[in-house]
Amino acid sequence: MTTGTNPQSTTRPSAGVPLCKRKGDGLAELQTSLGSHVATIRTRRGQNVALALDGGEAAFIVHSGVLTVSVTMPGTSRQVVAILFPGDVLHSGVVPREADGTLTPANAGELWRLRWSIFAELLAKDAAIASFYHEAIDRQMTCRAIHVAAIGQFDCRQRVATFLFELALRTGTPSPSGGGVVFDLPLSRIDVADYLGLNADTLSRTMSRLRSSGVLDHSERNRAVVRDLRALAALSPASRALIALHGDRVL
Amino acid sequence: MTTGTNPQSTTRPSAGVPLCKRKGDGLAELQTSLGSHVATIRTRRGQNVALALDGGEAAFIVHSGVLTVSVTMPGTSRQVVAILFPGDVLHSGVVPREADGTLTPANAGELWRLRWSIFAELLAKDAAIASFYHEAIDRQMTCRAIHVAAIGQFDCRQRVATFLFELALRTGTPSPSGGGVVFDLPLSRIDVADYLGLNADTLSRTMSRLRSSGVLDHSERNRAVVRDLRALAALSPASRALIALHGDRVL
DNA sequence: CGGATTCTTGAGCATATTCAATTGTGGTGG
DNA sequence: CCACCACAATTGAATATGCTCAAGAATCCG
Repeated sequence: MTTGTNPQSTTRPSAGVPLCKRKGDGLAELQTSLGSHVATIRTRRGQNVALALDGGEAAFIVHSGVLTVSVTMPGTSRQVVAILFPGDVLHSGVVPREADGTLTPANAGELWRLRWSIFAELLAKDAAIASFYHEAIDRQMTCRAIHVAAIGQFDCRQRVATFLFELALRTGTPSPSGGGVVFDLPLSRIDVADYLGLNADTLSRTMSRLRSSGVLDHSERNRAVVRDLRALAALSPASRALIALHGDRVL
Repeated sequence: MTTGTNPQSTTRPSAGVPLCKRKGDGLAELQTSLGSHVATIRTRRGQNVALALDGGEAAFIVHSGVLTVSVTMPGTSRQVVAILFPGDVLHSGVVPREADGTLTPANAGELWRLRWSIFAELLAKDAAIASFYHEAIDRQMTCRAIHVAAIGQFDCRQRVATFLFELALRTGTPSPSGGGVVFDLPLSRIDVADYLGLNADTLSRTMSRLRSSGVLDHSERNRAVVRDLRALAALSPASRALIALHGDRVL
């Protein structure tokens, strides 16, 4: 049940036609394997998803929509540690409570939750679940390695280009007006800035510069059009790594 | 066999008396479970450990010593993505080849390696191995979350304090001359700088300042003495999170 | 002891941040 | 439908923080 339509950005026609032979199918099968243990959570932007489940740990599986995992160390501003896309998994135990860890939807979407102890048992029993989990974890680990390299070594333009390029790869659709790629910007400027370890002002400036240099076309508020994906890729030192990781889509 | 002495910094007497009821015991049991599938690699500083194993992926388990996982994106300098301590695990598949990923010992030590496909089978069969793996992955994930927050949000002094504090927690021993904590600095300045997303010069300056402000005491080259661990903790916004993660040791 | 490496330190510079003012957008109620 | 408000995003000028480059000191290793 409820495996049906994706409520994410229902007003937008385009994003509904993803050219992905995505995890979608795998997720459907998975849900039947997980059976009655999953609770389905309809997410809404800004809502705070409790990490604990009856005092214990929880497992989350993103079915649709985009979520952020962030921590805030005392005296510093928030850091978005990961962006979760459909098919991604989170064990609440890895989010440091002492650092004010939170799981926050950026989007409307659907999130599956179950008790971690139950999920761990299923992992041991069901090979399909185990392999799904291990693949997801590996992908997210790789993603985080790239992220670390980006915020550790890239200048602001490179970071923004990397972020946009990843979004284009993971959620983009070919532009109707030829050539480019269109995708939603599910995160607010502040969220993106916190993800990239940048100031929101700096981020805004950088995106303005990208726009005026022609690689970006910012028609609507939460939407981006990349005219020349190759030009964008050229700005990101991580483009090759990202293609290797997510390249089973566009381009 | 070869589970014996730890060759790490054999010239140094102190570090050999760790006050950790560490993974050591667990590792010994683990080795028997893994049986004949593991190859033992004696590591030496700077040596490059091949990530691929006969063209396939590999699993690595750190038995002793310290290793770094780093990536280098074209046009930028190296980023150390993770520091691996005894008990840590690495699936070579998560290290992006396209980004020049490497696994490099910082130390003399012992590393176990086996074919990933075999390890994956063992994971499915042996509950002890699975739980060891999952715990290790969770710990390393949490570690990386803290790391991301550090390089994304901390200024240079906070980053250095965080690094030193973590080393003190994980590998420190109480100072013979009362009060403080002593530990090896297994990484070169450049390695540390690349880990923290800092310039080596800036790192050196920062450590000098810590020394002249009295929290640090840098007797030997590769060794640090922290006079007042609380003072150091106060400089790191991540101290609470680190204690929660590694606090089953000193302090 | 000499040579190579690693580390330290200084001066000048570049990049991103801060702070503040302005514009733009979405939602609410008249 | 418009006016209004709250909030998000943009932009500028001044500042600060860490980087670059280069020289010198310390340490390691043969």
